[in-house]
Amino acid sequence: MKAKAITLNDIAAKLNVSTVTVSKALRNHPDISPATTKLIKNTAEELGYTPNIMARNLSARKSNTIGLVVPKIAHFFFGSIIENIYDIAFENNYEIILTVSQENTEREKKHIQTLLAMKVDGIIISITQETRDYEIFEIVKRRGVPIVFIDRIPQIENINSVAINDKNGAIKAIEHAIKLGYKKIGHFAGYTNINIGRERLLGFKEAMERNNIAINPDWIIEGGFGENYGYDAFMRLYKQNNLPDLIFTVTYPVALGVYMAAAEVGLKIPDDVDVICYGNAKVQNFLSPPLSCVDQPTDKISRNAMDIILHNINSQDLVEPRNIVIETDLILRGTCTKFNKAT
Amino acid sequence: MKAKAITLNDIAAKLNVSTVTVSKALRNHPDISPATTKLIKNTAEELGYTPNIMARNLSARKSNTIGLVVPKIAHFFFGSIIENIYDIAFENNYEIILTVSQENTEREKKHIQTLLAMKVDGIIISITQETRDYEIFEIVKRRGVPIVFIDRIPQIENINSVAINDKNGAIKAIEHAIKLGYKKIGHFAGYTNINIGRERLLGFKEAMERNNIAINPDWIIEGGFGENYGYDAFMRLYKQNNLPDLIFTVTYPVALGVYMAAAEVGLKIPDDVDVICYGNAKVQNFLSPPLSCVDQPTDKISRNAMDIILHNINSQDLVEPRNIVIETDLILRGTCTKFNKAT
DNA sequence: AGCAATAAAGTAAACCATAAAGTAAACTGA
DNA sequence: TCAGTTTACTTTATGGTTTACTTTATTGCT
Repeated sequence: MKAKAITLNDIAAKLNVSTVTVSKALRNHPDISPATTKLIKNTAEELGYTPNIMARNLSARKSNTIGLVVPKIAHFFFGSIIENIYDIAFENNYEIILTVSQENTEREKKHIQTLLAMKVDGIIISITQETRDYEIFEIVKRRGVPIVFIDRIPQIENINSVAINDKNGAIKAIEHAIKLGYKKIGHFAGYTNINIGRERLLGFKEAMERNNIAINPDWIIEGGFGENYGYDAFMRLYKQNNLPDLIFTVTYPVALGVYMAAAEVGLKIPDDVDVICYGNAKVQNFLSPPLSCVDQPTDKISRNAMDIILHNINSQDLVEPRNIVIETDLILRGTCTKFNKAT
Repeated sequence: MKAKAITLNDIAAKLNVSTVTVSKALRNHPDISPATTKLIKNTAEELGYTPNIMARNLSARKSNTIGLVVPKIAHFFFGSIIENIYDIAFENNYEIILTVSQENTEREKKHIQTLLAMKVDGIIISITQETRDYEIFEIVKRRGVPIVFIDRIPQIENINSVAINDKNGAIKAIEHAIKLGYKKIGHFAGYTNINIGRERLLGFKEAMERNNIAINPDWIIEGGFGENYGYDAFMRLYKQNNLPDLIFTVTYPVALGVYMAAAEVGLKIPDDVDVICYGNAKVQNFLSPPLSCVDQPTDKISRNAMDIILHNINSQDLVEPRNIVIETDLILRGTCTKFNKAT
């Protein structure tokens, strides 16, 4: 039932030439005459030959494949990055092996091992929220497989990274708010052991201090990156009757949680509480009110990460690690556009 | 610089045993004594051995890999399906090779060839909007590689498919609306040359006719699946002063366009115009008002597709093609929940 | 004509792991 | 004790391709 695949050997046998001749002909090797090459190609086509990539890679010691590890797919930020990376890979004749850690460190580790076992030529990774053990990255390094960290960067020496200038993005947002007149500003900070959480918090603090605005520690709440956390954090402050005038959230889902909680308790955004978030998504335009944010240009992340990986793969010598930092844009929509003195 | 990878041979040489002994030990083959097995495993660990999957697959004539071809990633529907499929594959110790056609038929064809060349054990595919040439699928079939079509199904005999009952989903939504008392119902229908557009329009018409409600052709507008189209269509009717009481949109982005247009001209949803859409996304909960929809259970699509593929892979004999049709659920949130007599 | 250079092939080995078959020593039991 | 079985390995073959090297025939030049 299962028709076995045609191999170089089958073509060679049919034409009474050697396997190597066929292999060379199909790769346009100058060793083979144009006439023979043409004959072989026609026969290959006719027999429906498809190369066995396993065998090819094994022999060539190169897979033309880049491994990609992300924590999530159904997520605007990662979805965009993945799509961009696939496009660039396609242009460059590379295959992508995408794996999804689902924010699970064990899974992440296993995926990296699989990618190594698959002999990928390089790895692009955005680590999970919980990744603390960096040993696996040392292993990758020792294997000589180029690796680029994107967006979420572990604290290791001498690594390639493409990061967003998270701190500066936060500063932009907060300084804008301060200029509008806001003083009571809170920050739902997510997990601050990860760079994105840490840097955004740092930016928040720096902007406040730089402008001599008192930071109220009750208004800085840590805990997560999802809707639930935004909802819970808001509700906590609301029940304490201790809401700030503006909440700066670490991600856009957290802001969504705030929207939901505010609606539930009958508070109007932006009049009763105002919100601005880190991270852009098309739907923010369609919220009521449209949600302002700090935009992270995903295309620049993908482009830079692929550049670094391809450069590392194609150069024989040791390449100096590169650390790219991408600046953000402040996108103002229906929130955080004027000061609403609350309470 | 590039440390060459440790192979079975390296371990064997170090321990003065044969390669095969090492191979067997690492796979817990009963041939090898517990003591030797342990020794070998320790040494493997110590040297940092990772198996070469290329070589393994080549030797085993099986890749434990399933190819996945989708038109888009950064899209809620496909994003969810992909994520589900990855999860199920992980549970079953399969790898997924994901490729993205970007709605481009040439790219799609090339990807399928690559997957064949990679010797995937099976293929799950959602074809592009433009795919008309089905020859490549015949090739896949002839190779004996199981293939399952999801959501977008070509018209070929004897194929596995998992589809949504789009027509019935539309009927559910419209009949619900009619029961509430709606009579002036419009439909922003997208492209009706694609099955999803066609079926949803068909369902709309059937529900209307079945309930003896007059269909106003002015209220059926074709044109696209994105926000712009929803915005434009709404504005067109608004300017003609000819808005229906309820708009049923072919996708959720189209509904978003409607939200935006309505807000712009100062009409309140659901009181002035009501909306319901096809397709679910988490953010619909956070719109104001939360948007009701016809939900396509993506988890069921993934689950069924993987079931079929795994069953086909694991059974020696020819398996009868299966055609699964999945029913939708009506999810009612803040729109289309009561009749608002407008105008 | 003689000889080197080149064109167009071929041969052997390698890539790494697995499966199948073979072997020597130890063990079993009547 | 000795034939048969087990245990614990080893040897050989296989998968499909590429790379490095070799061979043979042809061409070009003096």
